[in-house]
Amino acid sequence: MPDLDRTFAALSDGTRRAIVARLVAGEARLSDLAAPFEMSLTAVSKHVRVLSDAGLIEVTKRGRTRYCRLQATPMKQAADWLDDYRRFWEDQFAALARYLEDEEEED
Amino acid sequence: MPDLDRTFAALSDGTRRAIVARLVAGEARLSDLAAPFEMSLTAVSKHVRVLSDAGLIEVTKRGRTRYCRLQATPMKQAADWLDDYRRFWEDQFAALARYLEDEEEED
DNA sequence: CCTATGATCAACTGAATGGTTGACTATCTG
DNA sequence: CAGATAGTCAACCATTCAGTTGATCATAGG
Repeated sequence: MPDLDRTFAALSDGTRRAIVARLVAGEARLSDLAAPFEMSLTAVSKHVRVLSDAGLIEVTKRGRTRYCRLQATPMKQAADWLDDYRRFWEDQFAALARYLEDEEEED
Repeated sequence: MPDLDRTFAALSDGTRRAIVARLVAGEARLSDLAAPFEMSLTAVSKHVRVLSDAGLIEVTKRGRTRYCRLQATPMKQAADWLDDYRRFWEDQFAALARYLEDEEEED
């Protein structure tokens, strides 16, 4: 699943997650996305390209401006992969809770 | 959130996701984890270290053997982050479905 | 004690990442 | 047409990554 490779890799950078967070509110221009960060526009442009290569966003050019829109499918795929483990972690947390309760009874 | 950085980075590799998938069935020795792969034990050991540094697994030494166990918290954190976008992608898919229905009516 | 086993360490490779700067392209606007 | 604006491109740098090999360490078992 090289899709998942690129999706998770794209999400492993805080700058890129912040871009995603921003885009959930709707379309934005590249320079708007770049504004909050201290790095160069070029650097943000590269992050946008990583997200775009991973299919997480779609970039369309209108005039001299690039507009970015969040895309649903890769995020859903990543969430679906993680969801296979949901029962595992719920069980683990439940077991921990039971253990802590038993501890308390012993006082 | 450097935790998320490391969690997503750890999950961005197919070998490591396969290791996680294996461990959901329960504890395993390092060499058992390595067996299905064609790479060297050292390489798998490095993958295990990445997972362990990210907190996704816990490694305990018993005798000369290392046993690995899956840990719940980081996976849940990653799933929680993605979950913030669930409504977004559900809306996007719903919009797409509506669009396709309208298309059909026009025939 | 000897040897096989489980695993790490150190050193090296080649490729990818995240960032920079400077030059350039394309487009909008006065 | 002349600037200003939006963004890319190319080259470079330092760091990290995924993998290898060979040596080494630690422990289990005959």
